[in-house]
Amino acid sequence: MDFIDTGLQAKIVSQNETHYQFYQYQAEGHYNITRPINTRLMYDSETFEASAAQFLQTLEQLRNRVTPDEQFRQGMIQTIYTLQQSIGAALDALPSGQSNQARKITGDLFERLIRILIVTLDIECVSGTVQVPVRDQNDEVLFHSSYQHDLLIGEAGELKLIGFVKTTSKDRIDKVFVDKFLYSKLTDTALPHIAIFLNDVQRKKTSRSDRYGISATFLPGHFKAYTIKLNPLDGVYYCDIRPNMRTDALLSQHIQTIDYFFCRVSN
DNA sequence: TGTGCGCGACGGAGTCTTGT
DNA sequence: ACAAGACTCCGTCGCGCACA
Repeated sequence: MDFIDTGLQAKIVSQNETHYQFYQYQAEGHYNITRPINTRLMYDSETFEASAAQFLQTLEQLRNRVTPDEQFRQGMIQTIYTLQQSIGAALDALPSGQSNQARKITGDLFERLIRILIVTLDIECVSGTVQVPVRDQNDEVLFHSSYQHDLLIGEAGELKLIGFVKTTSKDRIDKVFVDKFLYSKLTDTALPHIAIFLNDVQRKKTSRSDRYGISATFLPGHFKAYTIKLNPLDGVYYCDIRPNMRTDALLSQHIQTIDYFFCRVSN
């Protein structure tokens, strides 16, 4: 937060959705330009300290199975967003040759952040592989298909929920639906499958090469098709939710902000 | 226990489609 | 004709599985 105040070359305003900004680093950050940052969600150095205290209070309430009020829930969205984008934006400073390494780390850390928050609420939560038995017509187990999942939530040792934790859905949303479909097909049981995403925007170049805008990476057509024709997911949660996820009749039924997730697992 | 290999993480950049 | 939107592909790395 302090570095943003003092250490940047520039803050570039997005040409289309102007509440998004890109930070540009100085020489030590190779003059790199960061991922888009939503200024409506990102705290600054002045507001973060108070917000962080409030965030801890919110976690305490959730741990005691109390549903926080609206202001605290909004603060929760913004704190998680700020924490994760700080990581992402910092890693954007690495030289271009290390960008794929940075992407890997960004994703791993987001998974870990979400799991730490869940564990804080005294809920059993790990990542790992699930062995799903594949049976023939006579119910004989042929073999096990192993699935690695970001989020496995349990209660008294029993698996209760499978979660996908990604910074963006991009072209990977299909897999969540297919995994749920296959799981219920293979096991004849219905286990809730949910997904948690940070955002679904990326930087894009505009017609003028020195200017940047943002573009959405969420695929509404795929989401709706899978929801209707395969199986709906049991919850999809965003920090930085897209406008069409609120306005579209079908999307808004299935997609919510991330505070809804934490209120739900706390109950 | 050691080794090798396949897979999937993300986000920039590309192509294709739709809209004005 | 041009812009915006929708969707797809790619690169590099480390983890984890399979097998010896």
